[in-house]
Amino acid sequence: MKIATYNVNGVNGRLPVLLRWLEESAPDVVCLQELKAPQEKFPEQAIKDAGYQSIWHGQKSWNGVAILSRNEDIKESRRGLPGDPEDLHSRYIEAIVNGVLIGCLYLPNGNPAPGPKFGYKLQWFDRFTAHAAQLLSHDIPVVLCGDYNVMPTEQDVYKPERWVNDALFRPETRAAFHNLLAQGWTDAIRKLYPTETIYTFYDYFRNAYGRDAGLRIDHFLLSPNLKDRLTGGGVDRDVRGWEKTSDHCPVWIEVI
DNA sequence: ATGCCGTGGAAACCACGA
Repeated sequence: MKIATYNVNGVNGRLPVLLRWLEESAPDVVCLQELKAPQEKFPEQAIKDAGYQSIWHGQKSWNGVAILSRNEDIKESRRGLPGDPEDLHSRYIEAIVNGVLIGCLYLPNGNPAPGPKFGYKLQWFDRFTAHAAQLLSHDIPVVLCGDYNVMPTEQDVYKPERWVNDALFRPETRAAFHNLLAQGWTDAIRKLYPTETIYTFYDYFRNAYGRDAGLRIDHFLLSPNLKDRLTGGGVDRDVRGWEKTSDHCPVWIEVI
């Protein structure tokens, strides 16, 4: 089963790119982030015509997450992250597909830091970590994938010294990520490529993509009962070079 | 160190992103 994650940065503005990538890459399951579309404006029919059923959690202007599946039914298990009824951001949706529980997340950016947005990021991270622990207490294999807005180590940043005070790389943020991993999760892409430089995001400006000045912030976390089923994965880096493309690359894994 | 680009929504600018 090929599972992909892709922060599309506007699902309607990006529809031609998304459909071309679905056709070329043919993932079985896709997690999308940053739909930037209200619930009623999700392009369900165009995605259905491309062979994918979908569930989504939209929001006007910002955020928004979706799960797509090519062959297997999607059994939605949750929409919205538990732990704060006042949090109205659409940043989490979860479903069981082909016996695997898939959590699709868009973790808050958190800049500027320090500040209320950074506080929200850390709170969201705490709630997510608590929910992740809950998921591990069941027997079902789990994939938690999406835009974590975290570079886990210096290896994941083109110039780490420039990012030390950024919300995506501050010590609190990295500590939160490593605290989550310590529950037993496996960072699938890093497990596959322990020493390579891998980026999943490139700024639109300063020719970041051309200079390979990127960040690795889109991740797959695998539960212990799934990690030995991991057979491959990678970044569809060339998609970042297409016309009218997102600033993120699609990332994917293959599990038996 | 920086929002230089890009999207969406409302209003010909602003919020937001990483």
